[in-house]
Amino acid sequence: MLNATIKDIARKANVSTATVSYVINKSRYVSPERTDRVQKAIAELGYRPHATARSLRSKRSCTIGLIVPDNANPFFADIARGVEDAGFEAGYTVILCNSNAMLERELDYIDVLLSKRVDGIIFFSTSMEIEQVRPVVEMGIATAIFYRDPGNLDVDAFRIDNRKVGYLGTRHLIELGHKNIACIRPASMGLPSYRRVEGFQLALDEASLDCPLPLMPQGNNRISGGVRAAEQLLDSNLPFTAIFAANDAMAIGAMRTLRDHGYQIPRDVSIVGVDDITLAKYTEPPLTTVAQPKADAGRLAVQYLVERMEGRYLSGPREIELEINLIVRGSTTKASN
Amino acid sequence: MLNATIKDIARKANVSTATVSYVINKSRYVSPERTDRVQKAIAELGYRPHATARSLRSKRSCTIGLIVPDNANPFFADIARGVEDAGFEAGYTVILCNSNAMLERELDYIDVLLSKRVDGIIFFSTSMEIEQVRPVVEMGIATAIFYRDPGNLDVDAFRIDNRKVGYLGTRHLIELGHKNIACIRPASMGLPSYRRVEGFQLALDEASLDCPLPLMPQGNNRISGGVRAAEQLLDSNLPFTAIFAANDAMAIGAMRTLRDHGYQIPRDVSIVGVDDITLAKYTEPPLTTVAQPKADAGRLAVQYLVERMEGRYLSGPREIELEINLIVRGSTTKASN
DNA sequence: CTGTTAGCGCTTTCAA
DNA sequence: TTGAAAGCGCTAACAG
Repeated sequence: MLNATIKDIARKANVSTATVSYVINKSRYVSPERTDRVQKAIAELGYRPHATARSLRSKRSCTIGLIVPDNANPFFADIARGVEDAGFEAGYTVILCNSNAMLERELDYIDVLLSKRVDGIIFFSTSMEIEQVRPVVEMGIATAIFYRDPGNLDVDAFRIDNRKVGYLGTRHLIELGHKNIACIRPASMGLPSYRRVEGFQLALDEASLDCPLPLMPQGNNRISGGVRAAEQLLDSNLPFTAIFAANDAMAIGAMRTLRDHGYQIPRDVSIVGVDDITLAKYTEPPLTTVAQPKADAGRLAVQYLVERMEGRYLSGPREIELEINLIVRGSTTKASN
Repeated sequence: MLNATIKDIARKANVSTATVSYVINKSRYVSPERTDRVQKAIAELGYRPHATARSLRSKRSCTIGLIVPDNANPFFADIARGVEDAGFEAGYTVILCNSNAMLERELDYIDVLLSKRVDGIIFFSTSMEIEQVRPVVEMGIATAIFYRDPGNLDVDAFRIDNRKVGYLGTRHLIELGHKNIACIRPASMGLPSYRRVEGFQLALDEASLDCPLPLMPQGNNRISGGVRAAEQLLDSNLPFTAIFAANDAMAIGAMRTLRDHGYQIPRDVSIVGVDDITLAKYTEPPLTTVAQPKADAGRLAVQYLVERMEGRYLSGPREIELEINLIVRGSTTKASN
């Protein structure tokens, strides 16, 4: 009998529905004999608790929503994996939401998630104002936000120190003896990742180096942007022996372009990226990069969320800084001069 | 007032809860004035229908489950994206389930999905027996299965012609004049993808060519497997000028190994993979491969599922063959002899 | 130690 | 054209 209900079990085991519920949830003592009868009935009828009914009653859906710009992007695919993994272990199911980096779709999804009464939401949001998540928090839904200033909201905010990212990557190049270091900047000054450029500047300043503006093209954050940025670098006719790119995708695009123009990496130009996307390991040469946690970040977010959802953490915003670290691979080497 | 219910709306608009429901769902005529009052109340109270309660009543959760081995694998990440996209458009939310290619976790997830009363499930299953999905189908849940013999189950089965895959890739090499073609075989003869080897053989036979067993190593389906397989090929000391690898990951591993041993691709050895994973475009040289649809396959599966879930398709198994096509990139070239 | 029962928020039948 | 009310399957307060 598929779709048996608690009533069917109760009848078959000759107990009340309450007893069945208590046996299932171990939420109060039930005598061994009765427990046994109930369990037998459950097995015989192939009974499976109705999660929807349970949610309605208990006001807990054991579901969390994950909003990312695009799960097909390996960076977010890794994160989603971490979220799902930790969620599964903690008994939560995850609803995958791709916002496509479009505000409207993000808001639509928030609506859906609120309707479905998810217990928590993890935001990797690009276009949303922080104020737009206020209703979510006020509905009592546990919330984690990545790479954003949480304002005064009671959420868990996971961030990386983007200045440090820029600083680490650039200092690596400086330590290798590079003096003329170019920088491929992020798509927009409004992005949190733009602070990587500040770190770049800081490292240069410390070493009394300078980077002329033509050696600081902006890219669209994707491979094609790196291609175009590298072309601009070459067009500038200014000397450079190294590039710090604000992310791996642009670093890879730049690498291709330089090679197409007869430059050898890293002999002629060293390149550093940021993110450690999957691709980075497999380019030729493999890309030196400033890594940030992905699957682990997802896992961590779930842990924090679970604490909130299960009442083990009551209130107050938390800020968590994610660890970054430089991974030296083949795309960087000593300056030849 | 967050968390307003239909009752609150009814009171505020001075109508019955039934009327509110009818207005929300447009499921029967309601006079303009009343409709208006209800809509105003909804707006003022910030009412949001309670999806859980609705599901309990209507027996439709507007949720589908997606089971893949690993969403961090770009192949499945693309598929998940397609599923989510089509799902969103059709008004369904998707629960992401990674099975890790482990039977136990797959079965656990099926249990969870059944408990949550999803309307449909899409399986990209590796370890499950087809019989294990029978309960799912019998519970009346719309089901799509990829790359598997559906047996006599009433499901939609999406498949690719793996023999053709092997045949196309290999014939491409033969047409380029290669005579000594090696083959990196899949991890196990039990996998559907093993039929690619049959296609490989078929193409060779047609051209009266032959491939000695030492030139047919098996790999673990991942990059590391390709590395080891290529080492075996070199160890065999048999001549070969081309390789057909049963998937891109192994092709890429082989490419790296050969290059590390001083071979140039494609000058010395041409290589063909299968899948067209994201990486394939960005290797050096870019990989020639037999592509199969990913995001589109995901979208298609949802379309079929939606037909079933919404009663527009009543019953009977359907088999859908996915299109494959050869993408020629830089890793293959004419045989030099 | 166990059972009865109200009610979670909604849809839909039945009656008017 | 509208409303009353039953009931989806479950939990938990209350009563015994």
